[in-house]
Amino acid sequence: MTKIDDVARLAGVSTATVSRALRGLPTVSAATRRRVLAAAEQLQYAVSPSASRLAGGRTGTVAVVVPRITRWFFGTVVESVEEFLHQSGYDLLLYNLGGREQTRQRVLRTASLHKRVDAVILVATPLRPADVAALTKLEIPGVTISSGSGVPGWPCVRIDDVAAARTATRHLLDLGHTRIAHISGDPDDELAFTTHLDRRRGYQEALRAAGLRADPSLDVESRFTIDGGNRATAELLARGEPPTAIFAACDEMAMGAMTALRDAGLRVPQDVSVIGIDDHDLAGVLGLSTIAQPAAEQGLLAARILLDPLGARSADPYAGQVPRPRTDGDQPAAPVILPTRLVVRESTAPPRAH
Amino acid sequence: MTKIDDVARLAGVSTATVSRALRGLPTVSAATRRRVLAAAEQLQYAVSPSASRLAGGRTGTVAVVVPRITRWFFGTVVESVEEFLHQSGYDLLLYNLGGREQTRQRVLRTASLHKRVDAVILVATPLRPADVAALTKLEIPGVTISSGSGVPGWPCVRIDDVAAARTATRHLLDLGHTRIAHISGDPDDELAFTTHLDRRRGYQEALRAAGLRADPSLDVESRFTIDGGNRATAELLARGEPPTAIFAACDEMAMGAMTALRDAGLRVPQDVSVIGIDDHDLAGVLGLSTIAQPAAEQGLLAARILLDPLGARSADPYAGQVPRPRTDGDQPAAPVILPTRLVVRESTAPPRAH
DNA sequence: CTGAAAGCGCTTACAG
DNA sequence: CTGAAAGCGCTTACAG
Repeated sequence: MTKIDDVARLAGVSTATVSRALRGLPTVSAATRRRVLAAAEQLQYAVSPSASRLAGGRTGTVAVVVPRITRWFFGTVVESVEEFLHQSGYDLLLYNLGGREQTRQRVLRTASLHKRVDAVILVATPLRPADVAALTKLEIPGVTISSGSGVPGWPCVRIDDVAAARTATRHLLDLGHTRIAHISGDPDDELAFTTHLDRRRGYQEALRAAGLRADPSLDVESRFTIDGGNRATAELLARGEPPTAIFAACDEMAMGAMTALRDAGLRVPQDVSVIGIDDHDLAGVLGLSTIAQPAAEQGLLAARILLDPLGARSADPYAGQVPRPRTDGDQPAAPVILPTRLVVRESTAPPRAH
Repeated sequence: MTKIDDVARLAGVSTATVSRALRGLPTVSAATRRRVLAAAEQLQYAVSPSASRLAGGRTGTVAVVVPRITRWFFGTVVESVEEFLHQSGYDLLLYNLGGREQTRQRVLRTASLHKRVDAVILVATPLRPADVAALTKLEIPGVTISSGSGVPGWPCVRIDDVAAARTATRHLLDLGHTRIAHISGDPDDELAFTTHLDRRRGYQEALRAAGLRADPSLDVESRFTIDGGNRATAELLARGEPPTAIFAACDEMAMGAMTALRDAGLRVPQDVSVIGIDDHDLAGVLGLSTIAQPAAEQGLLAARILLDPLGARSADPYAGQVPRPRTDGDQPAAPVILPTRLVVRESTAPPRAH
């Protein structure tokens, strides 16, 4: 493998100059830079990341932690984060927690992130005090996406979950429903973060604002998955008289609910209306009404907040000159809240008796 | 930050011994190892990956390249690969091509993978000769998942796409259909790999075996996405008399087809039957008949084939002793083919006239 | 604008 | 089983 010495020799300069020229540092004369680039090109030189990291102290890598990459929201976030990161010259180290507590601890608490990445993006990751302490000790910048416990000094990008849930519930109320069930995340579920608490609160607030009382028998906890929605709905139906509408805390749960309703011989929306939150890729196919949230935008914004402070990457193909992640101290205190929007499709309609 | 010298001093040994003890090498006495581990624990020592990589020449990292992480198959594959890799002590560098030719070239052809990873897993990534040359020059082991052009010396894990398509088509034939349309990948589509060619072949073979001729007007090309399926079906319907059944090359296309049919006022399966390939998470919710393929298993198997040769990771929390990727030379020549299975749901039925 | 030299923090023959 | 020492391939003050 060619190394920097070979390039230096061919270009007739020192390795220091090669290093500077290739990284696009301004302190190199145009003529020298040209010679260095030509030499590097000719030798097909590629810098050794390990050596560069050890000497320079920067890894050019960002860790992205998600609960489950296969869920719509997380996949969509990762996709947009990945694009921005790679455009900016950063690599993406993926950590998929998969609901395994052990994995969460290994990633978050041990030093597995230590010296391995320059920054961290945590997507809807539940954080215990010990996790926060460990992350803080890492002394690297980070961003969290989605609500819940954050890390002091780290910006947060999310939607207003309470408001989204309120809007969804109000849509059902406006249609004339009064027996509105809610299916949402299990507090013991690692995937759920605290999002489900906010969404339940929005549901209850909307009911209260309409002069209704939240009926505990219409509130079922389950996982934030298709299967979770399916089970929760089956449980709901087993409890007796079905509700005339179901507000699911996410679209995947709503889809599970649709399946359970169909299996029970109930039609959507004639017998039961269903609404979710997300605007999942397949919401349109299923005719699912929902509260759309901008997933890709949240990912993009988080990545940008993390990297922007130091400007964009040089266009030079050899540039190691990448934006440095923002450091503690210049963080916005308030979370960045992105807007949501009601999307009415075929799964919601007035109750039959209406 | 504590470094290896600090641990060596506290344990009263050389840095070489610390290095060996922490990595679980056998050439360390039990007593010494104990002392080293205690010292490391006490100082909360964590090895510097950059230094370790530079000195040792191994990165402990595997690159995983996918067309689009948001598509069901790729997300599912990545999830299982991620779990196995992290269990084995490897990090996962994610590359999401996103259908951008420029990105594909940057990742595959430039030296961006060079010295950055120990191995590569390519999922359904279209490969031009120049890409194959660049990958070969990397001189690192790799595995490809999904059919199509491979890399010489790299094992391949996939399903039999021709057979899967044949089974899907035959299911429709068995129900009595004779006007069977096919919607599949566009050859210019970077996402499509060569999978769509195999699936079209299976479709044509099944028709021929039934004494039917493939009608070009019933064969529409489009992207392997929901929207692709939607457009292809709209195009199909615009061509005149609708088919009585549609075989979509993947479930996402099938879902798009269902939407297009509904929008055209056609019922599934009464007016048109629909079948796909995948057994997508939501196939059940939509009642979609399909050919199930084991996505997670393909990922797991690929990761295992890549890493297994050197055995499993030590249980030691400090172990850097991770399985070394298999090297060229001991590759199985034939691809590993995983089984598929017909799953009949509600989207397929005999044609009405039947 | 450029170079000589130290140093980043490990691992690996080599010797014992 | 253990240690001294070289070396991995860069970047970064420092000096000019």
